[in-house]
Amino acid sequence: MDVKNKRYKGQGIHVITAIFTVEQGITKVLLIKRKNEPFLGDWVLTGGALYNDEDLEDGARREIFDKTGITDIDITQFKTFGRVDRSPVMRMIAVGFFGVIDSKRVKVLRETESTTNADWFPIDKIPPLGYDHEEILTEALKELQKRIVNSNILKSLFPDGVTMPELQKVYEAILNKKFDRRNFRKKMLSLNLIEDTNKSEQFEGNRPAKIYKFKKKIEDKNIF
Amino acid sequence: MDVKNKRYKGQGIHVITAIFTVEQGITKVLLIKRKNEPFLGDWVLTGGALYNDEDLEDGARREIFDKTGITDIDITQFKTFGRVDRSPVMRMIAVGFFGVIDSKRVKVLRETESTTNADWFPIDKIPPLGYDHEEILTEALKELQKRIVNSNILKSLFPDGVTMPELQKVYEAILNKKFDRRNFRKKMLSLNLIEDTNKSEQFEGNRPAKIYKFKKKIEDKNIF
DNA sequence: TCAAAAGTGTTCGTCTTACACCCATGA
DNA sequence: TCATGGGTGTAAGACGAACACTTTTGA
Repeated sequence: MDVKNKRYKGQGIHVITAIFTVEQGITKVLLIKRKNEPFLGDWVLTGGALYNDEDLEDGARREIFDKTGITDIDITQFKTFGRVDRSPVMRMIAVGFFGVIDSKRVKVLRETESTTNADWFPIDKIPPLGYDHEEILTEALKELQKRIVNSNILKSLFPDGVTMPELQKVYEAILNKKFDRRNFRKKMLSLNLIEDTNKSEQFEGNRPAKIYKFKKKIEDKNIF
Repeated sequence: MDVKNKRYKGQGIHVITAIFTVEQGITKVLLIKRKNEPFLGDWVLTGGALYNDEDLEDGARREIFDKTGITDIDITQFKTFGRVDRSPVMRMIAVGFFGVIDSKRVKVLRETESTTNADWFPIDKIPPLGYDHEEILTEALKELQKRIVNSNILKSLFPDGVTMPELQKVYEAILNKKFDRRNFRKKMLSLNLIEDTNKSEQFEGNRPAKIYKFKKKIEDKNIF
């Protein structure tokens, strides 16, 4: 390969992450208001240019930290976007990730900024986004919905464990569907993603719910 | 973004495709012998550098055509690889694709070359590969196995239609598993990927098998 | 002791799995 | 008419969907 060939000179790589959360049964995504050209003032997903000395996932994590203060989040690479005109500055392709996190963990950072430059948006009330981030977001949500069933993607949402009713609400929010309490529990347990702790949590005036924890490792299932 | 910042200057993009075929019950992958540095003389997957004026999939297709003469092949993007040191020349990331094709369609090109520079290798007899192509190949095969069930990826293998027994042999080769004839047929028909033509094909001394065709469009299925 | 929400078990129907028989062809 | 392999049906088991009752807590 000839490094100086004009045909592939001046290319760059974005690492973009759609960070989701669920608050009171509403699925939301974290958006950042751009402070530079291009797309100054527009809302975009978390992300930026990949450095030469970092792997893709590390770059995505660094961008997340730089722009939101979030340090530990599980992210999943799902697709790479490369429309020729997706960036007006130069030829950029974007490696897309998504992750889910407890929204309480990012509030701190937002309050230290003088003006709001990051906020959670319900997925059905997304403003126009810069670059091709609307496309990335749409596909990220689809992938989240596909993969949520057979993985522990939601682990970051519940670092201290979760009860079945809580978990069900999150699944219902993300998949936009209602489930039967008893069957949901059975399905969850059969998927082998979570395990019983012997603790339980109290709500007001109700029977306490058992707390479960996401397992570290999960094995893939075969369809055939 | 500052275009001249050293941190992200001099990046490039590979588009790499693992092209699979099945011959006599053996899953094989197409490898190319490199004629330039780096990795001169090593076997690698089909691919190369993305041009600035083409989309990712178009670039992958162009590389396939340039190096094998194959014009129409369905390819699927599955993962992007970005280890910092994956290319010794400069910082390159590789967008990975895979596809399946009838091996008869590439023989022509191989014979026009003065020396063999492309060949099919059984997936359990792969030589050492240049770059990180061993990793890409491993993951491509995994993805092929995952997605083969619910998609018409195999369409390119059978442009003129396929019989159930043929199709079963291909599934068994790729998934490395045996299936019951009758249940395989039922499963295939229920997946709605193929449709009956009213033709049938003859073998030697046997009852002729019905010919089926892959449908154009397929709809995703929900697990929940 | 009552309301509210959590936990558990059982039945029904559907889809997958295992398996036996019949059919079309060339020799 | 026989061997070979392709096509079809059916019964048993596994899995998911629908549903009723008991338990724990705070008021």
